[in-house]
Amino acid sequence: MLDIKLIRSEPEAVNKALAARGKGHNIDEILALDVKRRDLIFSVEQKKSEQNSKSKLVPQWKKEGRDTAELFAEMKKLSDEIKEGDAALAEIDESLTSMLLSIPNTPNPLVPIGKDDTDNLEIRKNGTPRQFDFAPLPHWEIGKALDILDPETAAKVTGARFHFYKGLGARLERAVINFYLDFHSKKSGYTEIFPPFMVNRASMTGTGQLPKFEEDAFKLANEDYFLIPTAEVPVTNMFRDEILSADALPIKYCAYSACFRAEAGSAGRDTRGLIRQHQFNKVELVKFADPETSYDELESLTNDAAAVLEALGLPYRVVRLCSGDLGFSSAMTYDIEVYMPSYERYVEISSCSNFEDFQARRANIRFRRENGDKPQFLHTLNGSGVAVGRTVAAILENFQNADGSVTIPEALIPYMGCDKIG
RNA sequence: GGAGAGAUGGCUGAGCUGGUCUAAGGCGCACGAUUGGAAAUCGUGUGUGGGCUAAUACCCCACCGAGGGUUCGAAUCCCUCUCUCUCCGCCA
Repeated sequence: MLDIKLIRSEPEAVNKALAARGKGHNIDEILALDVKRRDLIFSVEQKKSEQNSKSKLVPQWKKEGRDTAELFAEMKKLSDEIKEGDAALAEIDESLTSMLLSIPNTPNPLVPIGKDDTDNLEIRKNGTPRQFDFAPLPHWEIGKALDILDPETAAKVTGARFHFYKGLGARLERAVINFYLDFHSKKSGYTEIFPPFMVNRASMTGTGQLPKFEEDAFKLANEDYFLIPTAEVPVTNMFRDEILSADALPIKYCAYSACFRAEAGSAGRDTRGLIRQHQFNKVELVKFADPETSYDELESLTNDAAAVLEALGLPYRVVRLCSGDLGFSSAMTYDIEVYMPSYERYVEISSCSNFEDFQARRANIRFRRENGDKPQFLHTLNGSGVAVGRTVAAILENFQNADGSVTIPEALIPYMGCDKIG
């Protein structure tokens, strides 16, 4: 959510920043409603003030034995007017809030202006895509041949876009999860969190999934709970409506969770393999930072996420998303893309974002710099550290051998108890 | 799921027979006095959001778990919901 005071004081700048996203967002309606709101507040509060002062007269007059009938009549009239004003105000507040919640974050000036992912800016590359001396198979064929991935049975048991992992495939998924959690918590200093996989509506609103993107989420039928699309939601909302002290920052959390996405609008895309599932595993990195250092924290967060790919020996590149490709809540995002031989290109495996105070304002997460200072909104950041299913896909494809077996990266051998599959 | 008890400021804790609540008292915290310095003591201050504003100054409005209602007036009465605790049931 953008700051209404910023919208009020610099409307042109805000509109210009939003225009970079290219989706026709603007704040003109909000400005008009804001004026109406403040006019109404002024008149209603004046009446309330009068009501309060008259109310104080009641016990006084009664003590003096004066007749209060006329006073009560005046107060009744005031009361009716106040009720009317409050109702009108509540209506304005509601539409103003819903408008504000539907406006995306303003991009950081460093974000390149662009239309879609073809305009993203490559920042750096690590490793070289392997030259195969045989025809490499896509991971879904490797998975089938080794009998470690089974989407057909999952389609029967549940539906499309689900997988059973079997045998060493299941163990590989679990090995990657454990490796990532150990890496981030032991080497990079993130405190490990195991969050709930369902959250309430307030949490989904706090991080920006609601109200605009309800169709992307799985919602329980018998509760107002949602299956989390990422651990970012429960972990960021741990501090909803809290005021932290400055010396607690930055707070660094890593969390494994299963992630659930309806993938509305993705019909026909990535229909085979592990790339786009309704349920997938991910280890997420979340930071709560001082606004002054949040962009340094974004750099280190991105490096921390990329470090696990380096440790596995997977080739990747880092791109800065352009304005048109930027997520709703983000001010700046680095995507980390792993090289996927079956796609013959780099495929997103992590998305690291600085939300600045956009989520913090929605979720009301604040900090106090000094004892006695006014609380201010902190900055929230998160990034995948990294997607587990896509990692398994990348391992199967990048480390496949001519005989159909797959070599296990050295870092995972202690977790697997073997050095190859097949 | 059933029965009961509860939710008040950073914490603790009164108020809960509606109007002197502008929410007592204590603890903590901040500043000051005292002191060679400290403790103890004494004094002063101590929330959040909104409106107005150059102002983080004054003034005004709102906030006693959340949302509704009754009333001229609600921390206080009524309803719904959420959470916590105790017991029972069920369950991993």
